[in-house]
Amino acid sequence: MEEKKEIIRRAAVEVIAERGFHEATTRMIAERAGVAVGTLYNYFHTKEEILAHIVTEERSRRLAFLQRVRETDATAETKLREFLRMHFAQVGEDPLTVRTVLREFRFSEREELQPLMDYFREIPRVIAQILGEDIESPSGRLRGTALFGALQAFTLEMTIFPEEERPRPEDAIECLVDLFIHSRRSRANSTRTPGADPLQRWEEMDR
Amino acid sequence: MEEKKEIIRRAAVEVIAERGFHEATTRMIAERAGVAVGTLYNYFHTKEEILAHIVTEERSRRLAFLQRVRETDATAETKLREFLRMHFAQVGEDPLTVRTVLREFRFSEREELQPLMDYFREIPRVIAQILGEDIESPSGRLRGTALFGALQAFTLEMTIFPEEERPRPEDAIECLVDLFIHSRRSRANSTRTPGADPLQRWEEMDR
Amino acid sequence: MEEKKEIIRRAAVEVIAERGFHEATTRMIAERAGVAVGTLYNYFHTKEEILAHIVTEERSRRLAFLQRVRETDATAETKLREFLRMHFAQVGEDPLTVRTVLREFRFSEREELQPLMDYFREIPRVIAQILGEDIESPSGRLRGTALFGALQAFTLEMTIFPEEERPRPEDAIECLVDLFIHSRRSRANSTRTPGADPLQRWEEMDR
Amino acid sequence: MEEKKEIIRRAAVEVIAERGFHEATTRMIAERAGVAVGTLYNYFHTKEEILAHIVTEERSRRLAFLQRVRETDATAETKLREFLRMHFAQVGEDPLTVRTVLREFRFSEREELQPLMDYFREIPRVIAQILGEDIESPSGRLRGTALFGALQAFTLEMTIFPEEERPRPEDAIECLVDLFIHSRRSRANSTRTPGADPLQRWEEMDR
DNA sequence: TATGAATGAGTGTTCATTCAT
DNA sequence: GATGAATGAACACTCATTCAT
Repeated sequence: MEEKKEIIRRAAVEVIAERGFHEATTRMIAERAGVAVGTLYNYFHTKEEILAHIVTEERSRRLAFLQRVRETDATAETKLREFLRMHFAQVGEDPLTVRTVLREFRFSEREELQPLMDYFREIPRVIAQILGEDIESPSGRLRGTALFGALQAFTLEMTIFPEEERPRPEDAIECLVDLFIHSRRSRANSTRTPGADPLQRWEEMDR
Repeated sequence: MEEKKEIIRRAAVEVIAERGFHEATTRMIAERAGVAVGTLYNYFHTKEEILAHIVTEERSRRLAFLQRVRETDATAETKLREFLRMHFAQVGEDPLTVRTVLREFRFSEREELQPLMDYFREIPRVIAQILGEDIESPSGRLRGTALFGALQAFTLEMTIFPEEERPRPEDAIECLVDLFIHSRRSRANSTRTPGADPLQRWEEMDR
Repeated sequence: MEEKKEIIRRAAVEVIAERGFHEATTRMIAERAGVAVGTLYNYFHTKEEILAHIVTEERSRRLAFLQRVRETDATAETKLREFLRMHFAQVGEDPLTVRTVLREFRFSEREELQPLMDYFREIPRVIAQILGEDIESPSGRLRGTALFGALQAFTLEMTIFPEEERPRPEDAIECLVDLFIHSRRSRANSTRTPGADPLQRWEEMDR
Repeated sequence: MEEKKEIIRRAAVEVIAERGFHEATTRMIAERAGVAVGTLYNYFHTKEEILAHIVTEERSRRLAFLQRVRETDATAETKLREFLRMHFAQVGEDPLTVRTVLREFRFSEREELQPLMDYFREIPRVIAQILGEDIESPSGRLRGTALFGALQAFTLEMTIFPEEERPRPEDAIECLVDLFIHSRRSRANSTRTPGADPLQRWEEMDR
């Protein structure tokens, strides 16, 4: 019964999104999942592994977005819009998972989570590529970082604000396009040097 | 000897920056500070209060930045540059405190930290004001949020990346000015409606 | 395995009887019970709850004595003898529990023990009834209190004195009957006014 | 300044009467006394010693009662009345001290308090003497114990009951005289055998 | 003497993890 | 697989006691 693992993941996402990883006990997760505590350990070795699983799954999903967007042969603006659209759709569908990742992940020092940390560190570069920036130039990387940061800020607000205060995805998309695409028009074109492809590495990580 | 409180604060910042609040034990903090565990409790009522103290101090500093910048009668660009300059200077001087705040604060559900939570929620609005945006319009608020997010992303990188990968403050400033000021040139001028002043409230919080 | 709760109760009784509640650590109790500290908390929420459980159980037992005695339609002397006989039998069977209750209970300010406190405050009245005293008259209540006090003094001696110094139950009974029944002969008969029945309340407390 | 020791004793009595010995911290006692914590240790070696001092003082006072009563050449009834009168007067004057002794003392296992424990163990015998009982006979000792117990029960009620429920000393005296003197009328006179004088020992204890 | 900051052993309690059923 | 009672290391926090001032 492999769906039980999913039930547990879901329960963990809920409890961790509500209370944070450290405040979320295995007992709570088990109760929410409707199983005994011991059962958790049939599917995960440790509590940390549950968190790692949540983040890994989420990573795969995001990876798919990025992958699909890069395959398209379109303008930077189109690509960006498409990526943002998919991202916000995912936030809307499963805000708790997104919140959990945002909340617990960025700073973990756990050995086994380092590969995932590196993944997050890489995202700005991939985003820069989508923007059509030169990821080897400081400016290109900075813009990637800036977009990633702004995106996180929007995501966060969508995830923790009360319904009526949350930014609407369409507005967020327009805002980001405005900032990151239109602001560029006035600047000199940067030549795109491909360099090592950061996304590649992460596709391979999925077994 | 009131400097002992500062010694403890410093030790706590270090340990929490390294390991996170929950992984940081009172014993570790005491050891790092070179005092006995009990001594912590002569200066703080609980472990949480130590964190609250760290964040409050940091909040005061940031408040001072914002205050000073708003007092100036200058263009949005000048104000923004000045604010960013001060912010990054502070990051450079005390990266651990900044990291601690960034790391531990955004999601805390602790009752006593709620006022501070609200403060962080308010920052995007204040930033929007500095940008000269209309903080009552969705667009204005979104741009405030976006800048706050981008700023955090840079700050984070300056704080956890190895020396050579860290963005340079000057570059970060140029990037943000470019994004948030220049991109605006092409858009219609928005009228600035003052509205309730969010900063006001926080100044009063400092007694 | 519900007998484990009884094992823990027993261990707690022993340790608390020896050292007093405050000097009895959870570790000691666990050790005596032959379980891990954590196990205590599978059966009781707090250390205080263990004490409360001990006292409550004991209360039920005493309640049963009083109940049985009151049901009989007999002279005051017979009732008193019967009650004392049962009481001292219980003391002989489980002196440690009796000692624990005597030792720890009378002054506790703990919120959750207040109902039990009230119970102890009520006992003198019930005893007065058994004596056939008018519990509404000062004299009646005083005699109830006096008997309760004398009984406790005997109980205490039976419980902490070395074997050979302990009063013998038969002697104690004779002494008390002598004091509280025979001394009455010479006095004017007091009419017994029933009033609110204090025992009633406590029977209901047992669900 | 030897009166400071008395100030501390008084403060300790108050705090311990309110909260119990274990819940009374040295800080509380010091605060109540209006001195620094360290000052306590200029007058007492340990917290326990403060308690011991309280009890010892109280013991001396009671000893004086008993002493004075025994010196009189009067009937058992007169002696008893006099002793009770003095005892209840003292309860009225300083109920907190009485409460403290009643509350904390009877069970202490502390090495250094054993002599005092023995003293309390002896009291019933002295009381039996006042009653004119043969303290070598079981019956005599039992009656001493019974009176001591009844006396404690009254004292307790005077000490912890709300004003209006407290027994009045006159009533208590009548009740006890009634029980312990009048009940005796019907019984055979017991010859008084002096035996070792228990009081003697305690007079010597006072240096 | 008086102070009160510093101490650190010791407390009750939690909770991730195990394992016999 | 599923269970949940048992475990015990680890935690935040307390407080009697000390001692430099």
